[in-house]
Amino acid sequence: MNSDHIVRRKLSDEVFDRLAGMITSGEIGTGETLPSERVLMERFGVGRPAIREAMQALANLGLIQINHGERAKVREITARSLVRQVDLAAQFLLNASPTNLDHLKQARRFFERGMVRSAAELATPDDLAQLRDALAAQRQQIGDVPAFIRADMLFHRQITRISGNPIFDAVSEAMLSWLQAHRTDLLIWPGNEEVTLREHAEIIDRIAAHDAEGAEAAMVRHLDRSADLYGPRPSTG
Amino acid sequence: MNSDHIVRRKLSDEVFDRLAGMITSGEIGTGETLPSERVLMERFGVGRPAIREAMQALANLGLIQINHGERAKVREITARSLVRQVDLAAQFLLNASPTNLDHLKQARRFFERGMVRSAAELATPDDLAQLRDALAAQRQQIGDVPAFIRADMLFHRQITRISGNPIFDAVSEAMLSWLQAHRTDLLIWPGNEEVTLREHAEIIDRIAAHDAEGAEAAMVRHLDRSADLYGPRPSTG
DNA sequence: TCGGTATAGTGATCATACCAGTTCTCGTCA
DNA sequence: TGACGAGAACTGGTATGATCACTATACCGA
Repeated sequence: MNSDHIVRRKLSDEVFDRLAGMITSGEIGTGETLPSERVLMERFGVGRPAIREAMQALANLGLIQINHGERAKVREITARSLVRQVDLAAQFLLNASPTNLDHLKQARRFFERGMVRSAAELATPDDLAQLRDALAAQRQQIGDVPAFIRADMLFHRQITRISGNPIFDAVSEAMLSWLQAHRTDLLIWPGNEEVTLREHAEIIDRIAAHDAEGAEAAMVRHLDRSADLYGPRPSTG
Repeated sequence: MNSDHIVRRKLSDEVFDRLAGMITSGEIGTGETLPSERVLMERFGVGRPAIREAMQALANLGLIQINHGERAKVREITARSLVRQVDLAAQFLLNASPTNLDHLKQARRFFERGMVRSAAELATPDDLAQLRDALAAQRQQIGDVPAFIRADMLFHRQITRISGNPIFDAVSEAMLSWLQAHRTDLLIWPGNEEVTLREHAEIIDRIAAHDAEGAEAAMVRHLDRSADLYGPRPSTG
């Protein structure tokens, strides 16, 4: 245990900072390529492992994309790419304990309740048309369970998109995909599709009426149905 | 020339999966140590770079902690560690465009509105006592701006904690720290402290009265003060 | 001009050596 | 006997050089 707090940073961390600086400063813009590893190790006066570790870290952050045989390219950072970065860790977290899954389900309920309120306040005729399109598209998928579930997720994301905030969109996408990976909270199984579609239609109606309270209540009923039905656990596997 | 779309995964990815499997399967529990790199390279029949890359990736995910001279230790995954993982990328995202910052501010507003509603519904006498303690602690910090801001963030996190969901706590902590890093949306400056404290007290009162509507309204007034005061930019929204 | 191939460039992987920390061992000394 | 400290042994960090696998490009032939 060191008595002083001086942390000796790894050499690759310094390289990381310099590379990150080149990106954020705009010296290397989105879509452009970084110098090759061999050039960088000479320019920075370090060995190749330091360069590679730093670049792997940047790639893990989603800042750059590395492909075999090509030079690394700078990628655009978005709320989506940022959320996607934690996808794997989130899976580990959810697998670690069922409590975590409960917390996520609660967070999703909280999120959807607020989002549908916001949607009821903000929805334009165009937004409503897109919601109805999403509902129609979902109806088309009856009989194909995976496709129906995908359409279901898209419907909920469509509500989120009305906010116009890409952060909400990214969060919605992530939470739904994580829940789907655990085959829970999706309240869909063969024979049940009509119930889901009816509830979705009801939600659209309340949004169209700009009835925030009613929309939230309809969403809560829709989401809470899973709690009622997943107790006896229907044999959907 | 690949005729199919099979992407040749990197060797370190295979190692990553095997190591991750050893962790998630419980073969190596939290706090325990992984085998050394040299042992692993022999066991897996790969070179040291493959092992190191995989372990660096695990460390970036927050699954393990690597210290010079010691063996890597398995860390507990929490919502907090998961959010912290994107801290750096979030900074890049917020620096990239002021629009992203606006989106984050909106997200924070959405979050706090719902959280304070939830708090008004759930708060126990003990929760209220902690909130009042947090307020008193903040009052003690008048005159020390950084400490006052830290206390301010703790007050808001305390409201979030009433939900009992660690995900919310982690999200609250992250959003506040990101906003603070951009010195915005904190509505605090010397001479202004009393206004903040008064608004916080009002929020506590509404929570104590289990008045969700009133608490939300008080929170909105509190948060919107920043929009009025930060910059001459006319807030048409 | 077009198309395919040879070539150079790039990342991926390995082997080896050595440096820089930590942990453990064991002998020394009070 | 027991506390302590020097040093061995172990572990991660870094450097170097070589080689493999993949990509892009320049060149050459039809």
